[in-house]
Parts: sequence; structure tokens; C-alpha cells
Amino acid sequence: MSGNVSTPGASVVSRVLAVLYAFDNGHRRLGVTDLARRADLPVPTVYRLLRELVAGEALTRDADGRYAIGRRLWDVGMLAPEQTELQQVASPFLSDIHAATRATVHLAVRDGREVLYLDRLSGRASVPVVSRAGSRLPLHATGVGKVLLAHAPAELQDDYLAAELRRPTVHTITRPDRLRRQLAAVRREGCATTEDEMTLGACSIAVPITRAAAPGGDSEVVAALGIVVPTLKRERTRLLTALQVAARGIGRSMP
Amino acid sequence: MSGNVSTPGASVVSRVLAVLYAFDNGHRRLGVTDLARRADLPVPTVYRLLRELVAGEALTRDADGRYAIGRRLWDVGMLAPEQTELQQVASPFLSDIHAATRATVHLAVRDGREVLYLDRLSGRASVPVVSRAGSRLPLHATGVGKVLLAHAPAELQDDYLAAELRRPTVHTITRPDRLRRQLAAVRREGCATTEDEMTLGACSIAVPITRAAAPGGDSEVVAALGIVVPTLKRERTRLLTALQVAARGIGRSMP
DNA sequence: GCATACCTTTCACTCAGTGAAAGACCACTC
DNA sequence: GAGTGGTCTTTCACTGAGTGAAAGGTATGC
Repeated sequence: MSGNVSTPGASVVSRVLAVLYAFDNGHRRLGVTDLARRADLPVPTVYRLLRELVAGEALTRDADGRYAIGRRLWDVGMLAPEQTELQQVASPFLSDIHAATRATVHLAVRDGREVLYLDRLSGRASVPVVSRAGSRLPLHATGVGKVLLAHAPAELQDDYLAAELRRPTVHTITRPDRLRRQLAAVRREGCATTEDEMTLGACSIAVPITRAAAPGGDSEVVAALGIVVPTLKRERTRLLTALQVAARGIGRSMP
Repeated sequence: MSGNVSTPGASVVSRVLAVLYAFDNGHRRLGVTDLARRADLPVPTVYRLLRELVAGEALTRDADGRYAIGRRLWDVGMLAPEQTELQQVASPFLSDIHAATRATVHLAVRDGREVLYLDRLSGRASVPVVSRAGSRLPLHATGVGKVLLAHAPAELQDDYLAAELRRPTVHTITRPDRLRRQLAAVRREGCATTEDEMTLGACSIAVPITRAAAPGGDSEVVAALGIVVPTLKRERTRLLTALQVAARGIGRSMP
């Protein structure tokens, strides 16, 4: 599967997946040609696959001939245990935080070198936030990202800091030494903050969710919980307390 | 695709989908043999498909050899426009209701003859509720279900009422004539209620979400918004008001 | 030790899948 | 209204990917 999907010898399965993976946040509805280009496959091949996927209700086809992910694939996705089990346990705690603070609340995990947002509760009148469930952002520019990076394996941290870091705003911290010091502080203090680092006008604060350790075993950071608000600072302790209470509760509730 | 998946002549695509669709709420982790049985396919065939699906990160395989839906399929599912666009628009309104009432809030659509739950916000200390995002329940036993059934095409209503109706509790209303009168009342009054009809000890109230009509065009019920609480009655008006405000907001916010 | 129930591999057959090429169908432009 | 560039759809002869019965492993339990 590491090889090119288009090379002869690639299986139908890999081609199907290539077609499905051709959809993304910015491209939820695509025509045959676009899909073929993105999946790097001949048009007729994609055309045939699409017909079968639509027949199998995995995709839908709208009036103008474009394709989109269908209800049954949504169903299937909702069964992914790694994402949904955590999300289900955390859900009532997110509600509590949201009710207490009226801020945007995030539940996120690390997926490789990115933050993957599992859930979000947003107020109507809050800051415009980029993330939604299923979206990804760089690890170094968000509160939850810093928490997850700080508790990632040391080698991944080194790798990450050695690479070029994206710079969504002028306040994004990209200098490796400064970021490294921040990560140490995150581990020491048990929380991470950002100010205008991902979106101008938005600040965030985040804490790790730690899976309750087996007696004697190591506890493990499995996710992060964060809040995004327009202005921070004076409310810091109140927000942090709400987060920590919830994070502890989620950690304890996990199987 | 209407034909049997196992019959010779069925495509690889249909077999892949049969394997994926073999997972469900009660069976999120399955072994090769189980999957083969559920997908009605020979074991080696499924085995080969699974290997490729795991290689393509569509599925994961845990230590004991069982398979589950993987992160990338979750990602793909989150791109289904029909589910997630509505869910995204509605999300802040659900939060508002939840914050105002501290009750469990549901967003649901009709999928054929079932309620499909798109989102749920639940308090920690509330009634045990069966539904979660992605789960399905019968149309006649829940508040949101009655709303969606009441606004479904007349022929579907007739069909539905003619068939045998499931009976999750002793309070479930299954007599066609009584249910038909209730549906008329739902349309007339703009809300539906249940008492112990799906789960003993749980009551619900729900309203339709109507897509803002094009000038002169018909408005259309696209979803339902509901609340589940332990005891109802005296709070009825307060809950109903919260729901209606939100439903109107969602309807107006939709593209 | 045998039995049961899985998971995994082999292998010869063959039909499902392939993709270049051509055809149909737009929606514009000049 | 002929021409053009862009889609989507169909055809068709070739061939190797996919098939599944059967056999080989492996891990249980009794």
C-alpha cells in the first residue's frame, strides 16, 4: 500500500480508499475528473468505482453530478472505537465546562504531527474558531496541540521541532528553543496557553487528559481538553479549574 | 448491488462495503470469521480484504486479532455533508438549550423508517438515554421520531402505521389509530411529547426544524430537536420555549 | 491427547477489472 | 452556428487480480 495507487498491481481496495481519501474538508463535493486527479487514477476507473460506491450507498451523487460522502459511510465512521469511545465519555464533561464558562470547548487527540479535533462545543457569539470535529491543526499553534506535543514521545518532539514550523499568525511561536522551553513549562504546570497564535483575537488554555493508571503502571496522556475565548488573562484560574475538574473526571471514567 | 454480495459476479467494491457494513453499534470489534459470516462471504476473501483495508488505514487491528473501524474512515465519515453541515449549524443552538435547561438535547433526522441521531448533548446526572450520535431508534417511540414521522410523506406514514410497531416499553403507543391522532396533534401543535415510551423514567419533548423556505416555496421539515428529561410536565412550557427559539434559529441559519 | 474453533496460506482457474480511445454532452466564445 | 475546451459516459479486447476449496497453523479447552 506504500506504493503508488495508480501503478498496475495496485488492488481495487487501495483504489477505492484512494477515491474516498480524495475528499477533504475543503473538497466535500467532487466531480469524476477531480476525484480521478486527486486519487491519481484514470477517469474511467474512478467512474466505475463511483457508480458502485453510490449503488452501495457509500457515496451520494447530487443533481449536478458531483459526489459526496454518504450517510452509510458516516454511520460506519461513527463506529470507530478509538474516536467515539473517548468522545462519548468526555461529552458530558464538555457540556459542564461549556455551561460553566460559555466558551468554546475542544476535545482533541494527537494524530501524528497534528492535532485531531474529536469534538467541539461552541457558543454562538464566541470567537471564530477554525477547528471542528474531524479537522486538524498544527501541534505548536494551539493550546491542545502544545499539551499533546509536550506529552508526546521525546523523539517525536525533537523531530517536530527540527522541521519547519507553520506560521498561521505573526504571534505563532516557531523558534525551536522557545517552543521547547514552553513545552517544559506545560509539563511542569500541567496546562498550556496560547495568545493569538492560531487565530488573531483568540486565546486558549488546555490541559491533558490522563488515563487512570493501572496500580504501579505509568499513567498516559491520551487526549487534551481546551477552551478558546476572545480575551483571557484575568479569567485564567476560573477556566483552568473548570478544565482540570473535567479532565480528571474523564480520566477516571475511561475503561 | 441489490443482488447478493456473495454471489459470483459481485464486485470487489460491493464486497468491501459488505465488510464495512458488517460493523454496527453492538459489534464494533470483530474477527475474520464473524465478519465473513456477517458479510456473507468466504473467510479467505474477507481475510484478504481486511489485510488491504488495514494497510490502507481504513481499519485497525488490535492485539487479539480483531478488527475495528479506523481513524481514516472516521475522518471520511466526518465529511458527509448531509450530516455534518446540519450538525455544525445546529451545534451552538444545542449548547444554548443545554446550558439553559441542563437536560439531554438531541438533534435527529429521519432515515427511512428510523430516527437517526446526529448529535447529542447530555448532562452527567441525567436520565440514561439510549441514543448517541449515529444510533437509530424507531420513529414512533421518541419525541424527535414522532415529529419526523408527523412531517414525513403521507404514504410513508400509512406504510409505517400499517406495519407491526416495536414496543420498547409497556407505555409505547402502538395502536395505529391512536398514533395517527397523535401525529395530527404534533402537526397542529408544533411539538411532540413522550412519556416512558422509549425508556422507563424518561420523558421527552421535541419540535421540528424547518428549512427557511424560498419566497413562495414550501418550507420543509429537515430535522428535529428534542429534549429528554427524567420528569416533565410542570416544566413543559420552559423547555418548549427553549427548543422553539433554537429550532427557528437553526432553520434561519441554514444555507 | 484429541477436538474444536479460529486464523492464515497455497494454488490453479477464470472472470472482473482495466484504460486507451471514442463518443456524447454540455457551456461558453467568436 | 460552427468551433472549442471541458466535462461525463461507454465501448472493448486483453490479462492478471481476485477467487475460494482445501490444507496447514495455532491457540484454546476438556
